[in-house]
Amino acid sequence: MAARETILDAAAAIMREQGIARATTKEIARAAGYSEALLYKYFADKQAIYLAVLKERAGGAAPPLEPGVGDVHDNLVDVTVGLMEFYVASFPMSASIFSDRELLAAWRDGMSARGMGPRAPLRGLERYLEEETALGRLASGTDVAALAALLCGAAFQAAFLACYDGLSAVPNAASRAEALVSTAVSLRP
Amino acid sequence: MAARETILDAAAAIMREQGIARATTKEIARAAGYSEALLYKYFADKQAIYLAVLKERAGGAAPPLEPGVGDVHDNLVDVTVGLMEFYVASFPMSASIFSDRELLAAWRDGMSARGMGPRAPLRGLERYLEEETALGRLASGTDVAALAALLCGAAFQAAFLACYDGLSAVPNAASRAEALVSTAVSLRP
DNA sequence: TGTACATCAGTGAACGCGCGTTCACTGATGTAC
DNA sequence: TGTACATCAGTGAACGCGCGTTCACTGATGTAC
Repeated sequence: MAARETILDAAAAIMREQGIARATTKEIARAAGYSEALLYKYFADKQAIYLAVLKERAGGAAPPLEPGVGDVHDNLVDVTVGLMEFYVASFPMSASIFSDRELLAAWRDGMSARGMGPRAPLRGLERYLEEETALGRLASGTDVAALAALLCGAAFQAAFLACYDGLSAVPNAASRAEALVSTAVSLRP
Repeated sequence: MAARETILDAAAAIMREQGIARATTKEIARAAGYSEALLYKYFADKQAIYLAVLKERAGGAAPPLEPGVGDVHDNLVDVTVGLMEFYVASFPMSASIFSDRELLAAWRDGMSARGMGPRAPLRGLERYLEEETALGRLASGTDVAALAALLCGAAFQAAFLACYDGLSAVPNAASRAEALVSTAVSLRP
């Protein structure tokens, strides 16, 4: 079973570093150190490799948040930094799916069948904000959906711009997250 | 010269609707109603077609903003809706560039040489916010860079999610923009 | 212990196909005298 | 006006190549008796 994992690692690395267009069966096999033929012992076809990479190598999850613990402002800064890291790690691969609408559809169907998808981090942040509001640690009139969309969206776009520039991290992530949270959040007066 | 434009229209449509992976010379020529050979009278190679499509068919610009005119809140809602539309129109193509790192690099170099790039809408919004602050129509302590990043980022992510779902517009764009602006912006007290 | 067979990870070499690209060509339109 | 040539948009057919995929095979390891 080591071979299967090695193949996925190799494919993920190529997709991340060179883009899905260069992730050919030949390149994947070469990088994994196996023959092309072996790919077909573990995967039905090339698209199955892509889908497995996306499912099993899609850069971790956003950091979990515990409502009621610590300082709300600091928690939000931490989670915003975490979201930037998460999105920088997953953006190059996510973008790849858009190069082929059929692949995108296959991926979307597979994900929605198991109740997952690109809204998960947004939803997590939303839930945290709701609970902090219920605890009275955020202004009671707060539109949590909008606030989550603002913070998550800003992190997402910052990650996109970093990837566009060929970087592997958002520059000055901590201080930018700090500015975003300070600007977006009215704490309980 | 009509042929060149027809070719670019056809290529843009395929890239938008099927993804760059399906935008082969054969498909582009077929959709344009010309022979493949003609593509090479107007473009050096396939990548030149892609780059021309991105330069010349990349879905308009974000709507311009006039500082000092109208209501600040309403202006921001309008521009946020405009950003959602802009990003929905340009995202499928932008994402395509990420499928090949070499194409991304060529595109980035070409764009930065002429001072353009994906930060243009963000910068435009930033400039507007600066001027409104100078006019005293926004709270004077406002961190305009952060505020622009929040609104633009939320519009960007909303557009991404719509594209992921296969939609060609952000659902309930107006009311969502309204909620985002209300949550993010403290008007001058 | 030896022997005969089964299983299984892994491969070399070939396959047909569709890709991007090129080339010699056509036929319509303009132009000089 | 006719004729000879130039220009130019556009094409059919072929090219070599690299792709995804398959197939018959190997050789090491396990297993039954």
